[in-house]
Amino acid sequence: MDLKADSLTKDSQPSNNTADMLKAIGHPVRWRIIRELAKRPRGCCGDMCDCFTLSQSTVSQHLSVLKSAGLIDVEQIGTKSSFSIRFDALKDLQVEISELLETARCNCDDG
Amino acid sequence: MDLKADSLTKDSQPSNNTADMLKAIGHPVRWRIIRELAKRPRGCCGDMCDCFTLSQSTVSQHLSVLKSAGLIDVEQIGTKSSFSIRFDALKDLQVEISELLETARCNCDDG
DNA sequence: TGACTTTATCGGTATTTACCGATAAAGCGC
DNA sequence: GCGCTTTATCGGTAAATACCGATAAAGTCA
Repeated sequence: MDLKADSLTKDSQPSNNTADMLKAIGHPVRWRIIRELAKRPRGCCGDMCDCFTLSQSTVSQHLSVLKSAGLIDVEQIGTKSSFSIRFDALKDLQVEISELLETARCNCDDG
Repeated sequence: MDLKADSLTKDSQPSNNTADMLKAIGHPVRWRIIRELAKRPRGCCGDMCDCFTLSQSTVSQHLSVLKSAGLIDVEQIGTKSSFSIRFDALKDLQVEISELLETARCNCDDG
């Protein structure tokens, strides 16, 4: 990321993983994966592969990114990896955005 | 992005800019900038520079990314560029996340 | 006009990301 | 055990990103 180590030190708030989560779903493929997963209780890597023309390894890596960001859970079932949405994370994200919007409303020019 | 041109063609929905917006705020510096801008009616590049130890050019470029994603507006005032939050965009983002969460709730194992 | 302020853009570099094919690992069913 | 399915990981490459300093552009103000 080539981000200077102290470039955020002026931030009074402790670092959180909101930006990480946003970054994770801020890719068209991963955003799509999340929406596909939201449509069903769970889905395996193969299911997600069916949604794209990408290689299996690429899809697997995208799932891994979502996992690392804490947005999905994995459960091993036989040879399959069963992925599912993590509500807490999604909820946190929703709250963050809502709070941001509310803050902006309070401080905008007209009110 | 090195994304195969047709990798999303199976997506029934037309492309939207949600992923672009998420990607834009999915960087710690830009996420911080957005939150800083939300705190005030408007802010110029110099104001944002004060929040970081990054160079002016770098901050300017981050602002440019946010602008391109449609998350902020710019108004020229003298030599200064006055940036402000775009509510519509933020609201769209909030709705998208909320809908995602709702979809997930409806389709989860215990729902 | 000339010095100053403010911001955008350019050129360059280092790092990260996104993708692929190949292969390894691990469970399933015969 | 053996072949099959499924997924993760490795090695490699191309592209995008993040940063910087230098400089240009454009308004302000004396």
